Amino acid sequence: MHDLRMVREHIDALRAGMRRRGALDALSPTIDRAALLDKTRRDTIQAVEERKAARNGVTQQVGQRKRAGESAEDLQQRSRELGDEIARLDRELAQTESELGAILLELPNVTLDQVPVGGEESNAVVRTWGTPREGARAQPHWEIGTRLGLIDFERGAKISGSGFIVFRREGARLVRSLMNLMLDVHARDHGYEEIWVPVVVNRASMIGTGQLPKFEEDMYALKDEDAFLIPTAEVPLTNLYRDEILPESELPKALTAYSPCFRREAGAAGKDTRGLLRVHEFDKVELVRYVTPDTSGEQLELLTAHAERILQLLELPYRVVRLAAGDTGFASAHTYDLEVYAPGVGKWLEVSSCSNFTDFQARRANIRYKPADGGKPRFVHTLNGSGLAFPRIIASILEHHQQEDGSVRVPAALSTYLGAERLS
RNA sequence: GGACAGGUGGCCGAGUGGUUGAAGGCACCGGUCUCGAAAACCGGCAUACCGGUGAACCCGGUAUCGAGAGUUCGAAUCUCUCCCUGUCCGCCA
Repeated sequence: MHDLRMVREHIDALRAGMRRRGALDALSPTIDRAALLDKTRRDTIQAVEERKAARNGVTQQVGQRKRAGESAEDLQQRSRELGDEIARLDRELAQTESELGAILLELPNVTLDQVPVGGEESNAVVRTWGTPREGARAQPHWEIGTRLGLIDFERGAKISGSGFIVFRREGARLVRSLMNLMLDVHARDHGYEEIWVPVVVNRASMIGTGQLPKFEEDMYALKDEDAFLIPTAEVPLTNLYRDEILPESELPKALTAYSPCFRREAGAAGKDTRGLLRVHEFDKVELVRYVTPDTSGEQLELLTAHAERILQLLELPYRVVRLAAGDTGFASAHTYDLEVYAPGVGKWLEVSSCSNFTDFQARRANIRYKPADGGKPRFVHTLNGSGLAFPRIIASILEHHQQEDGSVRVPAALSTYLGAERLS
């Protein structure tokens, strides 16, 4: 969410930000509307507060007269009149603020300077690690997984629906091993506090991180409660300190959690749906950092490096892509995607998205810190990244580490958890 | 799920319709005292928004006693709804 001052004082910067996302044409009328509503709001506040001050004065005189045993009917009448005007103006104000608030919640974040202008085609590979193997004879993961009895797609579809996966035997154990490996590395080596979170959250949390109100149709909602299944542990982790003020000494604060993630993927039907590429429920270890505003740029580099470390341990070739403004998520100001190569499907798969949200989420969720020098509380900057999402990692492991004999080599970092060096 | 009891400033805790933004205490900050510290004493100490020149400081105003709605000239105080917490009972992994 943007500061109202952005609309009032830096509307050109706001427009420029929307233009870099390629969204100015669509949002320009909305921004104009916001500017108008801001003016209306301030005028109405002045009008209503003037009357409230008058009523407070009148009301006090009523009290004095009553104590003196005098009648105050004329003043009471005056106060009633003011009360009626106040009620009317308050209604207008509430309407204005409601519309203005809704607009502010639906405007995406402004991207940082180093983010390329344009859409997906302007995404830029900033570095690569490892060497993709030739895919000529590589089997796709759904064939390997089924052949080795690690994944049961049919029964997943039967008990839950398409896009729900059943892992079996060493496949199930692989999922558990990935969770342990990732949590151990982040908690032990990278200094994150390990958290275990609820996967059901309330509406306020979903608004805080930016999933709502704009993307409600992508979320699984509970039937009898105003609550949702989380699409990522980012939601509970970032909302952990909603409406709180942290001492600066606790920053940067780094949290990691495993969670299942639930996504309806409305409108994504038929796109990358084969095998494990796009599913409705998947597992992920998430990284979240709360930092001071002046450090969020370098903190994004650090967080991204933490996520990359897992790919290196899994010995999977990957590339780091800086997303262009038009491809950057709604709440993010700067995002790196980590893409791992899967020779079986012949594609780079997004397995992590590491973002700097600047103060966008902190404003929505009202997360502040008390500066060490004793100044007023300021909004923190929040960052998060997958570290990592399991299904495409599993796909890549199966495809990249498959052997001539049809088995799959297990990278050393993982085999200690899995208790096997080979899947066959 | 049922029955009670509660939700007041960073914390504790007064306050049941009229200078109560809110007594008192603790914590914190500044000062006096001291060689220094402690104690004692004095003073300060919420947030947001609107306006006064779009800075800082300052000044004026409004709002905020879990949230929302209502009664009233006037609500922390009365009424209703909701949320949360505690205790007991029931149920249950």
